[in-house]
Amino acid sequence: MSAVAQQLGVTPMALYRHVANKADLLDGLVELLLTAVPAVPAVAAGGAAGSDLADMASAIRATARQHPAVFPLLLRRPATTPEARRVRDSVCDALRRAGVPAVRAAQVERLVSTAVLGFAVSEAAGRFRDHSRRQLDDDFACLLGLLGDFVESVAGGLPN
Amino acid sequence: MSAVAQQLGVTPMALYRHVANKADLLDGLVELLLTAVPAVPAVAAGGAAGSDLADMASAIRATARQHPAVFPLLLRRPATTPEARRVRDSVCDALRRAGVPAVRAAQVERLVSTAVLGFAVSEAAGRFRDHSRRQLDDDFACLLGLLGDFVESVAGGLPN
DNA sequence: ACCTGAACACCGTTCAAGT
DNA sequence: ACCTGAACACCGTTCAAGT
Repeated sequence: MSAVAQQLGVTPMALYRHVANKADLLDGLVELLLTAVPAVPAVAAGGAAGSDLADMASAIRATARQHPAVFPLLLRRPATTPEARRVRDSVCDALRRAGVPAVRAAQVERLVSTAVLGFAVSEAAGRFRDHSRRQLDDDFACLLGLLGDFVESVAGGLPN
Repeated sequence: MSAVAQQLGVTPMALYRHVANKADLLDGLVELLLTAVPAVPAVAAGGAAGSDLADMASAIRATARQHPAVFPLLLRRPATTPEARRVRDSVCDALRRAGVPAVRAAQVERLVSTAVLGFAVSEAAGRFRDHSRRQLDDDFACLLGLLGDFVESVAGGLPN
């Protein structure tokens, strides 16, 4: 609170007019963070679901790199806020378009999102600080590959 | 520091005889946490590598559930401490025994560990608080399955 | 060797008071 | 409506002083 207030050229107490408390302010930051994840066309022009998912995953990772201090908070709350639900529903839509049966979409979304978040948070939080950027890019590509294979296997390999 | 001191019936300043500072104390807690991950026989009696990995993953998850406040710290530091290296090397050993080429073992370890950690931390930190225990058990089993398939695919499907 | 008291610089938060 | 001063209860940490 003190740091934010100072950045605004104001006393800490002034903030309590605009946010309820520190947790509320952090919630707002997280909500803002999720804004960076691109909306995905709910009824896309066939077949590009895989690349939609990869785009969202890359956006998540880029956001983590840009805001390493706030990003790890994403692991602490379920998708209850509007932006969080929007992102989750986008992923579910893309999965269904990729051929994942509707009954399994929610679970597959949880597993895929958790894997991507786990990587992004690890990177942001410093667990990979001893590795080169090239190595991490390679790891991330490999992760997207294995998740793609998983989605395909759940989709049964059927074309749409 | 205050809470720990109170638990010990001592003033906070007394702790500075035994730990350098708060970060040092937390490092010690994390080290203790990793103790709960079972050692894996480095030269096991053939073929059981998959179940060794599943055992370690389950132990990690159980530890996360038992110590939700400390566990998320595992995402913040690379495997530089003795226990962290021991766990990482155990996973690498099991992967090689499962047929993963030695050159790829480190990367596969990173991806597999990150996925398991991501799930365990999410659960510990409360991201899945709206889901039933049964649902989470099912999700975790599914995660182990997809990671097993991934390891197999890297191993080339060859028997050892 | 181990612990304590006093002190310091910092937090988040409240509430009455200002404009 | 929005901001501030003063105050409160809390942190982690230091250092000289105790035993």
